[in-house]
Amino acid sequence: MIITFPDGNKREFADGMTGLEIANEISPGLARATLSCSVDGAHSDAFRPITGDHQLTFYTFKDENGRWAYRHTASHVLAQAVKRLWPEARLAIGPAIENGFYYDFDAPETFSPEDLAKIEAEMSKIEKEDQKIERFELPREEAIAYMDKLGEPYKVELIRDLPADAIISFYRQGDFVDLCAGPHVKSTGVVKNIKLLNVAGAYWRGSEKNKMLQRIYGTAFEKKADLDAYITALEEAKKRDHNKLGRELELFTTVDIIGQGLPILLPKGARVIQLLQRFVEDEEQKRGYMLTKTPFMAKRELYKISGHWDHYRDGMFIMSDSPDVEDENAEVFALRPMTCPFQFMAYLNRARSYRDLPMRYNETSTLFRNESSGEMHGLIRLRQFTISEGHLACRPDQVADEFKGCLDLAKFMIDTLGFTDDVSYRFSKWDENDTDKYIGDKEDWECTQNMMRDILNDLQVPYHEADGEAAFYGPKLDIQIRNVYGKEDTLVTIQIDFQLAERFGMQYMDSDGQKKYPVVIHRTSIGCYERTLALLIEKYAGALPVWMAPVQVKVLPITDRTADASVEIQKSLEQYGVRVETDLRSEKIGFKIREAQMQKIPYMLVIGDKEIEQGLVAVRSRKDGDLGTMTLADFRAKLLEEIATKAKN
RNA sequence: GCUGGUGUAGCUCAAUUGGCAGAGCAGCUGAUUUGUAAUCAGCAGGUUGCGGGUUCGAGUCCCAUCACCAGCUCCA
Repeated sequence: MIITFPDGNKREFADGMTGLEIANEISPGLARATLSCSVDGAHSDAFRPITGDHQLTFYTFKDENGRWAYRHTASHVLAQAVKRLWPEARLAIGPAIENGFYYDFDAPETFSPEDLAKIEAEMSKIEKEDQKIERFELPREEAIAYMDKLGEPYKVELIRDLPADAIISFYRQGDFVDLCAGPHVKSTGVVKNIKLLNVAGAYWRGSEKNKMLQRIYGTAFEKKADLDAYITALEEAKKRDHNKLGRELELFTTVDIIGQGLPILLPKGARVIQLLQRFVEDEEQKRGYMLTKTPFMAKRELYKISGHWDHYRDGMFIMSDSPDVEDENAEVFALRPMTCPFQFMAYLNRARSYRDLPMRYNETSTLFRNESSGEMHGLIRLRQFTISEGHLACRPDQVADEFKGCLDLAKFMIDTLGFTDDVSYRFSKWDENDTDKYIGDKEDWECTQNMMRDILNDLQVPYHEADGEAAFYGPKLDIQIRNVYGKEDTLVTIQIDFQLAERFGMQYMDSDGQKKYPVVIHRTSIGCYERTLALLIEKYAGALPVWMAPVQVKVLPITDRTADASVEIQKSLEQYGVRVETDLRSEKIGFKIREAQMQKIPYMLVIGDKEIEQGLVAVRSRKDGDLGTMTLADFRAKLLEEIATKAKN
């Protein structure tokens, strides 16, 4: 057979050789490193024989596919270990994931952290046994009977969902067999450096209607040093966690008596958010937005028009003078979970002409959503939060340009905050198999989604598509951001809506004398301020860029003799809008510096007798340490320049 | 909402099988007047998240509840 390699080289091998045997002929080193391969682009076991002419690519741990096979095998080793220790445990699924793997079990007793150590020990035994991994296939009915005999009801269910003519593949290692599409590495001895990380609940097949299983998460690396580095990185990430650091730096706190998802923004946190809000509102004004201030609550009837009452009622805080919120005669209010219909009312204030469009409304808008108790998290998911909300009414011919403007604004914000390298773009579409979640018909959805895709392609946005992530009224471009643990959340969203204008009777008189409905773009520019603050804390490990640091300069007199002069320096800088504090305590300078450093204050001015004598200030940067002395005017110029340019450091 | 874990002073953590709630840091007072990441001494700080129960006796055991953490489900 003729094998073609990725570099285009062709070479002849004996028919029926495995990928590993071929690799070994090229070099034994390659064979040792090879974990899996692809045959004509299909990811496959390297230990499987190949027949006929094919393209062949080898994967090592450096390749995503290689890591995937390695960790997928680790998950099988995990399952094998669990079955040995708890034979009555039932197997669900166990894939490789980014940075690791997991396996879901239905076991009669709950796994404790101590159990994880026991399982790890058993896994290590299985590794040393170096069991050969084999693949075999069965027709669907035999596969069902086989898994039924092994007492694996979850596997039976998975097979039953496959087509009648499907050939089902299994992988065997010693006494353990698992339903699996593969691929895997050649033997259990290949998979070393495994660490089980935690155990958590997970619903069978991802539905809360199903039984909750126990999911064991783990990771595995080819090299011990890489595993250690990963564990260290996890510990380092914990130190940056906004939920810990944000509290330590006194940016926010929470109290039981106020409730879940309702943080107190302390003076420093409130200051940062104020700075962000002013920045956003000023920028939006420059870009032709009109600021609104609309009520925090409205009557039920408003939400009935928007569709939120039907689609979102459980997510709203409802106040009613009757226990029955559906009582026709009752007066029922709800706190707003979004701003759309309120800004629509601004549009409806008078008749609009095609000449008025596009109209861009923005509002720093506080919203209330009755999230269920397990959903709240730090400043990331809250029951009350404030977003840079905006709605644009435009003519169809303006949609593309306005969408581009929204994206440009969002990118400007993301770039200014320093998040550019941390974001990805998600084109969030509806789920055509679950249409109850959405309003409007299929044709409208297809049309709007195609329009959005065209715009995204035209703007060369590097997006990926996601089904079932749309808003109930339209598709979205979500700008996703990764936090310090690599977990993804939505930072910014831009949505195209062909439906709500009609529901609210928003019209404009077009140039042809016909009344028409505008297209509405819903968008945020910086997203939710609390969430943004959380991500900033993690991004900068609490050391926020100077322009948004709650305290920018700390003046540190060395002795009481220089206290008055230090206060004068503070006042002098404050006249330029700089946020300054002076540490007048009778502590040693080293102590004052230590505290200012721990508070992540960008600049310290050390003021002793020498500085007063020479008319200079001794500048210390939190990042670069002692910068030596300079005149106050020079320091101020440097500082103001850094603030004005919103330098990211 | 679900599964699991955690909850002791402002923070980080102790408290043997159920047997007198303790330390460091922070705070306050005093001394010290200091040169680039922790000066010394003293004082104060608690209904062990909240509420029940078992017990002669509960931080410790049981029940319930609230909050926090991880994950799932939902979502900006």
